[in-house]
Amino acid sequence: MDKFKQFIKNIVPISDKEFFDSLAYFREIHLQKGEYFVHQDKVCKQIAFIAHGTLRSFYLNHKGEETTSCFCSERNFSTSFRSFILQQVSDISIQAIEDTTLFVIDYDSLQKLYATSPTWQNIGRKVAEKEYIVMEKYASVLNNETAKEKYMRLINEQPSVIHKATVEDIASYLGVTRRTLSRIRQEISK
Amino acid sequence: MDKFKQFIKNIVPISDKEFFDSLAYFREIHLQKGEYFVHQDKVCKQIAFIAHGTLRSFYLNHKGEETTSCFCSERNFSTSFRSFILQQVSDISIQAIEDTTLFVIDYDSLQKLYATSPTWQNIGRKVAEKEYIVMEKYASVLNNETAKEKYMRLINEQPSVIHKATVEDIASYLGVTRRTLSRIRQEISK
DNA sequence: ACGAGTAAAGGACATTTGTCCTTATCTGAT
DNA sequence: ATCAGATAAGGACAAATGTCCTTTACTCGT
Repeated sequence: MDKFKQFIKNIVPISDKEFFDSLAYFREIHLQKGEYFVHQDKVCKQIAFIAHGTLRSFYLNHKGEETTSCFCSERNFSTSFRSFILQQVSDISIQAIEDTTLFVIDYDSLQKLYATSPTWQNIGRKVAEKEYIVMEKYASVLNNETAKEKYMRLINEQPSVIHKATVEDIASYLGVTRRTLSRIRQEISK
Repeated sequence: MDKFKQFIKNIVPISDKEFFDSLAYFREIHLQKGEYFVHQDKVCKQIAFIAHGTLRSFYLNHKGEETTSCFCSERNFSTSFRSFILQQVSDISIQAIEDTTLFVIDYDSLQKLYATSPTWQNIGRKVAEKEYIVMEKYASVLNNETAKEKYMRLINEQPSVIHKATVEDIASYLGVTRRTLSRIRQEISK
């Protein structure tokens, strides 16, 4: 909970009182490894702050293979943003790849916060802007870097994911097959 | 200007009076084919609504080649979002690929609008959310579709770009070389 | 402790894409 | 109308990646 407060305070100035009042709209939930936070083809009604643990976002591509789009670690918001914002069915699933603690808020509650609190309207915009920047960076990496460079980046930026996720998931995250990831690892180990 | 008003009204309810008052913060500018709206390595101080024309966003990758990240047509906002939001130097350039008309607002003016107008705070959040969704879709396409599928998508979603942009730009947008785009076009023409 | 089921590594060949070219076509200034 | 420079198409070979497979290493329940 302190992590959450600190995270919000880093975005906007907010008094302890206002923060704790807002906290009534959130609730803490725990996911075990393998449990789902969001299901593909259902409307995602919640957004979560990750206090502890790691989530994996993925979808089934047209060949029916799981494609990992994101590994999301603590001190980040996670949701199926498109589904949550538009309140349409989600094209992704989100699953815990280790035991995870979240603070979640419902769509309706968040709209109430937006309507009554300029502070939360401001937080909402800044979180959307930040998520945009993260996604833009991701797209630029996808477009520009080889699978090997992407793998090195993952090692640097999210080293714990290398051990928490399966080879299959990491390969799909990098946009290559397991075979190619195997070759990359072979090269690096030299 | 009517296009701009209509676009804003589709985002939030706003009175004609409030819209025209806000319009004082914007100014209309015209770019000729080839002119730049944003320069790489400079701080981007403006965001633009495209009333007419097409912009191309691109950056130099580590090999010094131009990589097109986006073709942006009328009825959209365009800026180097990361640079604009963070007021840091831009990693992209934005150039008109045909004669183009923009409504632009400075960073400082927009912050004033945010500070004084809940309506604009709301517009800002919703535009950021929308841009996020566009970027997420782009990333999912990059990760999932072959160059041929991406080319077919471009033909469907932005047909005019096929004729306005060069083969070089389209190839870098698809993440392949000119040679591969040439092969794709050959296949399609059968 | 053991075996069945699961996950990772890597061999062999096919396919795709890139690199480096040459040839053909378009465009704009004189 | 003509020519120079720019732009696009496509041939030939090299390099990278995918597909399919076998072998090896883990992991969990009994």
